Amino acid sequence: MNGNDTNQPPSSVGMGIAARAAAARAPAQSATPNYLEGLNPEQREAVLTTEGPLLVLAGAGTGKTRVLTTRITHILSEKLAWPSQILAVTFTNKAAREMKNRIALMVGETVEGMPWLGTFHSICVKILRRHAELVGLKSGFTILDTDDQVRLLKQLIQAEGVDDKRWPARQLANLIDGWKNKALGPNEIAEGEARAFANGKGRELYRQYQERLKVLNACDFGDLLVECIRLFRENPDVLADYHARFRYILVDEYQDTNVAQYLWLRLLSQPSEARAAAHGKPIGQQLRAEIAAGLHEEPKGNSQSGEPDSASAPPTNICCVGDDDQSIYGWRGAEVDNILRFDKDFKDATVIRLERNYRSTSHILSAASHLITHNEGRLGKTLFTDIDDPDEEKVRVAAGWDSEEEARAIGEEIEALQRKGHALNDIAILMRASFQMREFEDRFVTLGLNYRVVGGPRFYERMEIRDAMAYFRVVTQPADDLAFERIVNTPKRGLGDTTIKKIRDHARSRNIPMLAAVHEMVETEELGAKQRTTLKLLALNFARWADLIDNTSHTDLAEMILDESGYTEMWQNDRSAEAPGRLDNLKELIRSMEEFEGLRGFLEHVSLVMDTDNNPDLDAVNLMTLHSAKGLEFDTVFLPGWEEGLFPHQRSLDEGGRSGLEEERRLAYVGITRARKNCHIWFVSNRRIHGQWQASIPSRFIDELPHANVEVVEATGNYGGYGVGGVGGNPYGSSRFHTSDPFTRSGYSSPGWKRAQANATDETGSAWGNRSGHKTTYNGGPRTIEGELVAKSVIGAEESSFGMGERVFHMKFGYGAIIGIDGNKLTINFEKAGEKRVLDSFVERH
DNA sequence: CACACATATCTTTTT
DNA sequence: GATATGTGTG
Repeated sequence: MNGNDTNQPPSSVGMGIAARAAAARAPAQSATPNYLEGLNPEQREAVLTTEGPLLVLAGAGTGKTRVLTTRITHILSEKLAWPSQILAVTFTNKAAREMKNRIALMVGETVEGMPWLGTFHSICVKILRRHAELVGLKSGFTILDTDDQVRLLKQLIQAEGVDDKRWPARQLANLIDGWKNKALGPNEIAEGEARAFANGKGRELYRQYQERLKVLNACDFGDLLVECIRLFRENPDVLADYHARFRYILVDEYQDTNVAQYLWLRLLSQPSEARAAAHGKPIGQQLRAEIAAGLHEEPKGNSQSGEPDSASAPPTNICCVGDDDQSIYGWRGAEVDNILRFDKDFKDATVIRLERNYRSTSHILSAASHLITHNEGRLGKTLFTDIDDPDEEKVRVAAGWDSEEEARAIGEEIEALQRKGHALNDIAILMRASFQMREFEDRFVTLGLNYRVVGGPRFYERMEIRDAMAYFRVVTQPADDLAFERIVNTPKRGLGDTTIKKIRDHARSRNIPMLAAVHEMVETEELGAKQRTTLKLLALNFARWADLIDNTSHTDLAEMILDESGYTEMWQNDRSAEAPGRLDNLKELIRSMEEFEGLRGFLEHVSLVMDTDNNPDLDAVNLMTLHSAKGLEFDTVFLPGWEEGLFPHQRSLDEGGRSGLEEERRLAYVGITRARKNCHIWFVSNRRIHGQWQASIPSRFIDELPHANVEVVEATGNYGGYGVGGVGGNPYGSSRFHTSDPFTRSGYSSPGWKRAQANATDETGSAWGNRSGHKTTYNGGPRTIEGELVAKSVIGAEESSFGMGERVFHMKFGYGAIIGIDGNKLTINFEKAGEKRVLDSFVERH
């Protein structure tokens, strides 16, 4: 980078901090710029407080993005900085794109796109490309995705003589990912953690992995951050350059940042960090020390007060926007703590709360707010709204028999809405796990209802796309062994394991890429004659394509590669049903390359921007997971699957304990707050998991909703006529929710509801409880996490009227005998389905 | 070396 | 139930 050459902000040349700050305040006093119109006082303050650290706690639907974009607009139009002097980081590409668009709209087309607005990852790549050699890479390095990562690790694990069955590469990849999220190198990971894999080989494998990456001239996702941090720490001059450049830093979704991202931000935002970096402390060590010391001020002993730059250094103009209640990526290394600690990290930080919600009805807000108060350790916000619509609907909770009914009923409701003129685009079904999606897809296909899956399987993860990309990768980066191995024998060239192993060994022993090894080996007698010829041809092809890269249009070249390699032909000859689709995808791939400058630019785009926009023009119901729904909003939201074990997910409980539960609760909060007008929560009594029916009980989160804002409704009615064995009618209707005292009257007081609640307080005992070695300790009392009492809302569980040994019939499981009774929960030995625990209201005497 | 079949494993969330 | 492996045969 060229320092701050042309980057002096127009009006602040020679200005001190105070003068710039004054300039920032000025517009508020004089004529109000039109971009400030319509902002509430808190939003306005968040926009105008440009100097110094600022934390904006923005609850769901409080205009967070608007504040961010207006703030940038303000900085630009007041000429506090050039676009190139603003660093704005987001978590997702979508968020970055949206911000760009909105700024462009506000500022007008005069301002060229902001070069430093992007995701953490893409900005890190941009920085790393410029200084690659300083961290031992070449500028054309490739970015490996999880798939490549796992394949590489598998090789290493096997080479170490470790049983890759017992110690799957996938698991190690997750571990390494976790370490990198914490910015820990192989030498910095805790001894205990290092032992956690393959009897202590974890650390060594991690080390080898990093070495291999360097040889391959590659980075994985975590490396982008970690290497960037290393770059800054080891090269204070480089950091100083960026430091001078970025006058304003903005961070979106701050609650989702992990330790590495946090460190990265601190390096870029705090002048003292630059000096600390000069002392070359290992990355993780310092943080740990700081956490242990409980301080996040300037590192002691490093900053000499006499240094001149402490006076002239730019202020920490960092603005982080986030919502601790929407932190749902803890499992991926996000540290809620980052946001909880902000005012300690950044001295004299201003904290602004945005609590006025512009999105949802008061019922929805109250329901969500009440639910989230069950969490501890919040910064505390209460959403409110001025909107007071007497017609607004309460949050609806509906019960269903099984997941088929759930999908059917929701489908019918959507059709009804559609008939009333409701746009499908404004409807979303948000679920906890993606396997829930299938049932809805099936249903919608038969109904002929348009739907779109948001964030589902990605275009770039399809096999044919990855194959094609592997070809392109080898052409642009001959050292990319992973890509090479992927396609040496695709299409089939008669090169089997033995040949590939020979090549790999040769390459490894000479410490050269495999493609180079091939070049050498075709001149020797090492390989069979047939293999030698094919490889010779292949190597020649790659050399030829590589030669063309600079003077052929990249789309032509890409097509040429796929044709001449025989890859296209392979699918043309394929008679399977998917083949035509795959060929289409390949065409689409080439087509999507057009907007890029060259093959290299395209490859980078693909590795970083893995999301594909499915067309928003089509009116369709949105299906997605709760995670990918964050940041979106819809008029009507369906939240199916609120059952213990699924939501909260058993695994979150097992692995995360109380904090795991709280994260699940935040997910629920995110889900509810996506809704503008209608929010429909569902739970069912039977769900199919792994093709097996499992009994389930309502989620504790349903208990945690405030009665006043919730309406409990029947399923759409037709219980009869379906189910196992085509049982006609509904033998359970009366015992379940058709009680004499329907919930609708007095809240949650019907017998069925009470039973459901009572059940919600112990293990489901079936579906998710007892798999994969973890013990489901049923103790007859409320469900606990690590000995803590979690669910307290047991409301008068009624004793079951069934007796031991009684023969009963269950709609899904058939006939069986009662072998255990616990309140209203029965353990039944079914003749066909085996032992299950079910609610008594679902069985009939026989 | 390729193909077909069998087996095992697994399913939370993803930049 | 589906996919990704591994095994055995041609």
